[in-house]
Amino acid sequence: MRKKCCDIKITIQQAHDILLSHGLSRTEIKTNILILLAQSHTPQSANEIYNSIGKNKCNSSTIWRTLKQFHEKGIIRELNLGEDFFRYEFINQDKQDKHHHHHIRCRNCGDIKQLQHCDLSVFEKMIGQLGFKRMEHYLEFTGICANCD
Amino acid sequence: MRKKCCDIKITIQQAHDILLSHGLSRTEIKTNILILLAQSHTPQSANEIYNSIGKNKCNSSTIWRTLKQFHEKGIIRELNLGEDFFRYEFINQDKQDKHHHHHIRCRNCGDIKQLQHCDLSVFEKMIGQLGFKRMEHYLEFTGICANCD
DNA sequence: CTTTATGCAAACGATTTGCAATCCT
DNA sequence: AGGATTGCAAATCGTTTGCATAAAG
Repeated sequence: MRKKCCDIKITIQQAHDILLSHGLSRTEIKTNILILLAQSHTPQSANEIYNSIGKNKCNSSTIWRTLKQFHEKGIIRELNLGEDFFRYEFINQDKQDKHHHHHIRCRNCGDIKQLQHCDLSVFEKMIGQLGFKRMEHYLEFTGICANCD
Repeated sequence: MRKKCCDIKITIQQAHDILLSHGLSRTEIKTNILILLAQSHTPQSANEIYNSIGKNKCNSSTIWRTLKQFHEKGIIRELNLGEDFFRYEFINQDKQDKHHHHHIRCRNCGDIKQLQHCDLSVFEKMIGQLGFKRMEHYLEFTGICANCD
């Protein structure tokens, strides 16, 4: 069985609460994107979201503007999984920082699995010694999954 | 003093040798790109290379095609440093695999430093257990460097 | 001479932007 | 009402591709 990435069921009401608490307007599109991201088991690209919402129901620039806003507010995470586009992932508000993790993507079929563990203390110590602050890191793996091998 | 990333001086002759040993033709453009990458202290983007070579001396599609070839041959590494474009880095032929490393980029000024150490054994064990093979990883850091803080 | 490389122009896909119309508060 | 949001069309930018010409082996 596939490991879920987020898979958090949130109600419209909860989505509205999240939007409100971040000072964002509670529009249908924002609500839909938020619910979609929350219950996705894989980080979604702007285009995937666009298709899921329905190209007739929303414009792609709106998707993008919304994602940028969510990202700025810290509602979602912007991921660079070594593809030539970004993916976005809902950040579970409850266990916020504790849910930090990475991904492994199959270079063949594109399947993405989530890794539960992240210990980069060695790196962060090194980088701290270089004088850097407010660090962020991108650590993503690709490989060939069992199905493709 | 800034930590150098590659900073390897190679002669035209050495560049030619590298090209030959990889079955590539010894053209002026390939030679120039190779020397440039070898002596760059920072991974270079296609556009930076284009500017360095001189827009009048080479076409950007040639730069791209050359970079793709070098990458396929394993002469250079393609890096995704969390920017919206790729950077390329010369792989020192002598100590090939031993020179594996990562980078930290300042989100403010863009300065890039190299990290000397990479211990991702924990991750790789985990991923192996998920059934993945032939793994590659992208681990890059961003932060605010001492100058920008 | 046959293959590969290059320049040029045009295509592409992801992402961004300006503007006018429309929805929230 | 007044600022935020959306749709639409067009712009940008990184990257790729087709085709005709020039250079390499």
